[in-house]
Amino acid sequence: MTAPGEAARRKPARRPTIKDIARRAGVSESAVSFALNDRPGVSQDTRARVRRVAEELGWQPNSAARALSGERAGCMGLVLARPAQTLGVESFFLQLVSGIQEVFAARKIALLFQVVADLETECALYRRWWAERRVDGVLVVDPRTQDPRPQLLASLGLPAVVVGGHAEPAPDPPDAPRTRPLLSTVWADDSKAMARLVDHLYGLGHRRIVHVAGLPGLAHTERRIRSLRTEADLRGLDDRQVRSVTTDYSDAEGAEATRRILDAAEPPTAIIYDNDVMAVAGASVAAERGIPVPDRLSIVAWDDSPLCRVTHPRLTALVRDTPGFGRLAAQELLAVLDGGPLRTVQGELPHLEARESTGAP
Amino acid sequence: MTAPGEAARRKPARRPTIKDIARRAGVSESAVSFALNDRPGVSQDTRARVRRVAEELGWQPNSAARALSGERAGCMGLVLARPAQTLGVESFFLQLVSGIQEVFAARKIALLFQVVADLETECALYRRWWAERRVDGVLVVDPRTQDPRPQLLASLGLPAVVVGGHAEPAPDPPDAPRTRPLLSTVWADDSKAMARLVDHLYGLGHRRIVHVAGLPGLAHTERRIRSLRTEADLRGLDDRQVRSVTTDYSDAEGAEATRRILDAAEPPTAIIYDNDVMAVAGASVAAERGIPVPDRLSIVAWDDSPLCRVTHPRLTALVRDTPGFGRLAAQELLAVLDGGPLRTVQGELPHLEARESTGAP
DNA sequence: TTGTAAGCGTTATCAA
DNA sequence: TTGATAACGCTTACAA
Repeated sequence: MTAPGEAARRKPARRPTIKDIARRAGVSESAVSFALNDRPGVSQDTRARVRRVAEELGWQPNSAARALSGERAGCMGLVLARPAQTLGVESFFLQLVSGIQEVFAARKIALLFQVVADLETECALYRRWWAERRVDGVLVVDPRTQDPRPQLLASLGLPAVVVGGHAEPAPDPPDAPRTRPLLSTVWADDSKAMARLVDHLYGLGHRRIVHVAGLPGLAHTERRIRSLRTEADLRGLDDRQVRSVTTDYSDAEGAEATRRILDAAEPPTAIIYDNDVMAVAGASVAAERGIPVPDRLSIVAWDDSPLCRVTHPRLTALVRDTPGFGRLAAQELLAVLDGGPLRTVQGELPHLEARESTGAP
Repeated sequence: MTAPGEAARRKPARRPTIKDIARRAGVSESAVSFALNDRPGVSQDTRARVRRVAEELGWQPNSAARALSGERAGCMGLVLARPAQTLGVESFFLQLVSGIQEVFAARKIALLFQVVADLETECALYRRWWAERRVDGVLVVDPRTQDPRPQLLASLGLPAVVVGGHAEPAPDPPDAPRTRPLLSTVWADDSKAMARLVDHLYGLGHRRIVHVAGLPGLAHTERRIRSLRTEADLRGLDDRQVRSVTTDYSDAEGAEATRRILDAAEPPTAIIYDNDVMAVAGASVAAERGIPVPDRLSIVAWDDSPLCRVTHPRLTALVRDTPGFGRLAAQELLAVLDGGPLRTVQGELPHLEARESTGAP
């Protein structure tokens, strides 16, 4: 039974099971299970004794056994579908994860994390995780305007929360009936944020503004582009005065876009960048050409980071509480797992941190 | 279909099991298991039929059941012990993870990822994962000079590989007997890298060099500091000419250290920064003070990133293949799991990418 | 308040 | 080459 010789070559120390606890506490296995899971049907006395023994033995429930006996896997999934190249540049993602984990860790829930190349692989992975019963739920990031994931996850019955999704999905094509969202969503109000941004720039006197957006197809990219147009229309600015261009979020494309923008016949007096890295790259292009910031060009970064504070001049940025957003998403996923209703939760509105890179044109 | 309020009653689609396959293929469960796991003892014919049915049903092994019946969990662990603040600044980490996953994904192994506040929590987590049988092995990052983790993991018998560890642990205290490493290790030769760096700077004519290192206590920090001293000694430079200061890797401390360094009576003509963010911050401080780079100050970043290429001037950097390093680590962990010997594997030597931030003083 | 026993989906050990 | 059958560690009816 407890003969150590036969066990294995590497002799991994034996992990205690409830059987061990039952034997030592002199009760049955089920009593142990009840005691440890705070279920009624066991005396205070036994409960205390069982708990003490479990503590002594350093017992932890075998996650596989738990998952197998119909309980939860105690694990959530998060997939990031991005080409390896785009990885690790923005601070956004790791901060989001850190917030997510804060919530999960408190409940002893683990996070399965995987980086894949594309959306198709991501979907295949969800299918596999579902079939393997590996995760209890998933957080979907980087939602797209045409996104197959909510449909897939809903059909699998795999609990999920979309992080950064839309409050109201744009009907696409425009005359299509508005469908109810398939998954719970946490989102940030990009429209209001964009409005603040435009307010700031317009107030300073800017009339020619270019928005260097991120990847086309991402929901928030499209949302920001639409919002900018709306704000421009409100102020009577046409699409030669105010416009958006898309990029892949990289420093290279940010710089390239900036060059093209500055080469135009009537270059803008302000540029809004959809992330910190492109903003820094853009500022660098301006410096290269001897264009003074903010005197001849104002620069704003959507998303703050140390980068924005170490450049010279320091960059005005839209500051979000990213870990907080992650916490919110994690909480919402827990709510979904607890049988909560499908809903849409709004995150904190980002605020504009005016620094030295914006001023009157 | 499903009313929003009744999410709890949602009936998840049933996942196929080998029982389903057995029934449909008209064989026993064990035959199915053998067929699907490439084990002998089943005819070619049956094997093919079983496989076809499994494919049709979209069957995937239930990970919990597999893990419970003595197989592996199909999961590796990675813990990052850092205060949330330091997170997401460097590109290093996500790239490392991306490389790790490439190897694991090919074997359908998942990665459990957790961010914790400190080393103590990390150790507690290893204990829990071990007791829960949640992971088959772990990758240990950010090794320290005094590190409790190898000891702990070895005693638990939890397979592990140290990422970025030392080839030869410094005896600590100096007269202590040299102990054999407890875990397999993949490492990069920081000494040679530092030698290249000093060669480059010394060759340009620099005689006063300061090294703005990262967190004290991290193995590679101490290693780099020692290497710099060795290289300085070789060239007859004393510790007022060449020295290291430690920081927490943040842009703030990088900038602060730079200010102090430049305020010294005899400021250095070159500064080596232990990461990209501090290098950029340092360059910004120099710009702030009107110190021309590289004419009066040369700057080198240990670790390249888009950051180093978007600043003005672009920063000379030590380029590593970080995803490659991650792949190496993952492969080594797989080797350990397959019963391979304890060993120390060396990663690719980083190369110096000379850009505009270094020149003759 | 307790203990017994039947699952959960695999893998592994036997006979047939 | 097959098909019962017993683990694995836990939860949970159900019986005592």
